[in-house]
Amino acid sequence: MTDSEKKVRVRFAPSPTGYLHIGGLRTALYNYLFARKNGGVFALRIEDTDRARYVEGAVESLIKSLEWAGLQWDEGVYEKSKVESQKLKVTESVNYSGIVEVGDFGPYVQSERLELYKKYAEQLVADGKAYYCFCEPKRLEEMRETQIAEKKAPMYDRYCLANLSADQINEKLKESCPVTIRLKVPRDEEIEFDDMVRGKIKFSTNTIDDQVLLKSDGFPTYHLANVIDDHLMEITQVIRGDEWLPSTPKHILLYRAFGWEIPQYAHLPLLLNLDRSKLSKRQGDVAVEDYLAKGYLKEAILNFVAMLGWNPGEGSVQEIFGVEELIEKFELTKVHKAGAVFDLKKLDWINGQYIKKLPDEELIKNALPFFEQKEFYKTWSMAHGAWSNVEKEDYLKKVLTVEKERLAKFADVGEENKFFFQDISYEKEALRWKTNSDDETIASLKTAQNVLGEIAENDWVLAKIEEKLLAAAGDKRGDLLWPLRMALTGAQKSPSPFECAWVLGKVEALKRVSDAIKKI
RNA sequence: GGCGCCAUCGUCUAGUGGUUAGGACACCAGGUUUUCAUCCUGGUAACAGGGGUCCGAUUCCCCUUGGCGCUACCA
Repeated sequence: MTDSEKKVRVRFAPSPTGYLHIGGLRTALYNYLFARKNGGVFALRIEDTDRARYVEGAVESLIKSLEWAGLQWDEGVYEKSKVESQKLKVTESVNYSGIVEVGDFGPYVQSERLELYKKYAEQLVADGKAYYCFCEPKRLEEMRETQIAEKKAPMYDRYCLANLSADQINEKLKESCPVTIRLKVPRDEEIEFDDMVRGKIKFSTNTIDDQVLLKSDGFPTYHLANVIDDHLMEITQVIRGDEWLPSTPKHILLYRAFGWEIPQYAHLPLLLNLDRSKLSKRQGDVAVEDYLAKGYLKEAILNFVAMLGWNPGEGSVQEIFGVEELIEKFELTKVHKAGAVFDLKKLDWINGQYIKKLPDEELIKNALPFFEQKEFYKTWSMAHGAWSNVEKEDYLKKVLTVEKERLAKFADVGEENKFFFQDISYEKEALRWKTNSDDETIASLKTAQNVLGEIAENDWVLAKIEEKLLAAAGDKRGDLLWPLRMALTGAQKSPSPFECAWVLGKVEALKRVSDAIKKI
């Protein structure tokens, strides 16, 4: 079978050490886009070979974030409740309750494949491609320190390969001494491969350490498990972060040792902090769930993150891409080589673009949970206990229609327009437009009062309010509209007085105007 | 230290052996507007440095510098 005939199969293989990192999301996205574009399969595998770093609930959290982003995978691990209706081959995960594995290449959880790794590692030993190592961590540690002190590259000295006879090894194995299996890296060879984003890359095997493949606790290291699984799961392209580039020759050596076909590699540039260091928690939020919690739309996040390291090129000046369009245009060869700074300002802009395009129903659906977290909203909601939920939502919809133009993310909802939800207070002087006198200000407010009063309750629509007020103002708009806006909002900045009056409703608007008149 | 990767405005990027080096975000100014925001118009701003190759390099090669990654019985 030639490469072009081979079915594309890619995977995202996170380690359950916490939440889904925003960089991980981009890696997953690129895998997803590549799979979809090429009619291939996208799998989700869990690489939980480090028990020390495992975080309770991380698998579930990872799945949830990926699901939120809408990156649907075709096989691998799922939340049990999400797949019950499907007729695929479904197996319960033995190590994670509530998690289910779907597909013909399982298990998709590495901790459930321990026997497999052991078998392959021992095969390598039998073939003379790897060897047992009984060195204790302490000795390894000391050796490393000495080497570093001598300014030499830290590398295992092959003590166990050079000094142990077959009998000694069997003896130790029989005694169940702690043992690891190390790859016997050949010397004086050049490992060269062609990365899909970086081109030709060369390493000398002399700088590669005899990597531990199987740890003394019986778990495989990343290198072993990753290679075995990618081969067994028939992965055709390994699309992963740049941090893996230096260990790629180890993986290639492993494929060779097993006599397996080597997949294609694509190493993705890193996501960076503002100071160009690797994107880290210290300098901001890195968890996908943090962005969800702040009210960013998944479409905006995906759009933003996709453009961090990729661009369709050919003179494209387009900034906004939907997922379907990304699938259509995505090319691994157009992925950048240099790292990209994660710039929140641009994310805010993109998110704002998506918010503006949102239909009213979607707008309220997204905004409601954020309103419900706000103290000002809770208080308002309590004070309007007589209102039905539908009435409250209708009110919020109005607030949103006047607010969405200036909203960067849903967490900001209502923050700039609290006067829609609470009593207002302001200085009398604030009502004055430029050099107007008190009498003029009162006259303006009374005019507004009359105009608004004449509009019937069932005629209280934005267009009508604006039309009537503008007609009354003539060419002296500021004189009428400034005091009115202030009376309605008590704020230095706000939407237009028409919009504010409309949202507030006739009764409340008139009350605020009359309060203002009393104030003077 | 060793190994490797990378290098266009502040940021994300387009681009070519000959261009006024283009766009977007941000920033600044002006306009629209009752305020703020939106919106519109305009502006500031980049090929890291040094050598080659070439009639000509931002583009190709080398070096330097800088940044980053890896260098674990972590992934």
